[in-house]
Amino acid sequence: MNELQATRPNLMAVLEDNGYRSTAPRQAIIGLLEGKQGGFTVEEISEALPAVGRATVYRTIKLLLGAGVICKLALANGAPVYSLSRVEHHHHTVCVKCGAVGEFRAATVERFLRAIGDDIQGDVVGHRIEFYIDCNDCLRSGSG
Amino acid sequence: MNELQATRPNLMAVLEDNGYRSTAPRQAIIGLLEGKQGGFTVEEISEALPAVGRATVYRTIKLLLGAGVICKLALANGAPVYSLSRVEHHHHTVCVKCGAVGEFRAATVERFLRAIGDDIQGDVVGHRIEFYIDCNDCLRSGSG
DNA sequence: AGCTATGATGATACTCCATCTCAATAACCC
DNA sequence: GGGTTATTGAGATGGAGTATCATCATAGCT
Repeated sequence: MNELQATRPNLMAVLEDNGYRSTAPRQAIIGLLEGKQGGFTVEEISEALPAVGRATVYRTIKLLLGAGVICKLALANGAPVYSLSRVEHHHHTVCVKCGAVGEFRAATVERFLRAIGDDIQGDVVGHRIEFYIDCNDCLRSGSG
Repeated sequence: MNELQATRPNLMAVLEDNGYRSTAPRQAIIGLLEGKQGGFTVEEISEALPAVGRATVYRTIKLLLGAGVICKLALANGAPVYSLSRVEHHHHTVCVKCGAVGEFRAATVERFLRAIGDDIQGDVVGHRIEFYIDCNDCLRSGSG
């Protein structure tokens, strides 16, 4: 069901390409992230890696954000979540129940963005599009 | 319940309709907001009304958010901004330079939303769409 | 391999936004 | 006016993220 299977870059290599050193804490964090499917939180990583300081977790995430290989988004309640980027330009779905983050890419989005430009006063330099959903897993299990 | 009104609703009346009391702090806050054109921040309100506690500003904004008469959004850097809702269902533009918030409504958006539903695994229950722009004012003045 | 300059780390303090606590106060209804 | 209950403000608290800084590890050089 995942058409977005792709080219997941080696994250450590990405950092090295940007001139950052390959250190044990960074490798530990990246190793964790590469095993993740959906979104993840700083809390989650920090608990899984008690030996790594919180500051370092934030710092590493910031580097990955800067490199464009992860995205920061928000749950419906505003809580921050991060997600690995699998494809270049994409958008996210966030389950309002379980917080699972999905990634999708639709040609429709691009067409839409071009069309909408005319309705806006000024130069569009960026956008944010997120969909809040009840994911299939929650729909199936939580039959309430 | 909510009749779609062409004119901007009386915000205090909205709160009273929801069972909240008409108090001096709320009137002061609302009076300020009703004079605003673009977006506003809590900081801004709180500074303009030193006699009103910050907690009350946040509380009142939360009530207005709940009543759907204002929206919360974010500048490009993530800083929170609020904006009065003028039309029922709309989206926002936020200038990345001056932070001005605009509101727009395009039929294209609705068509897009219907079309995109098919690309998403699950039931879409909400969305967030924001455009970051260089607004015309900034383009004109800051051209140098 | 050994050195070294520099980048990276972790503990902690701190900032920022926002919410909670709670005693005091004000609004609404009778 | 009186009583009930919502509301308020001050400050404590919480969560996310950053800054500081002494210590330590890395990558590159020899």
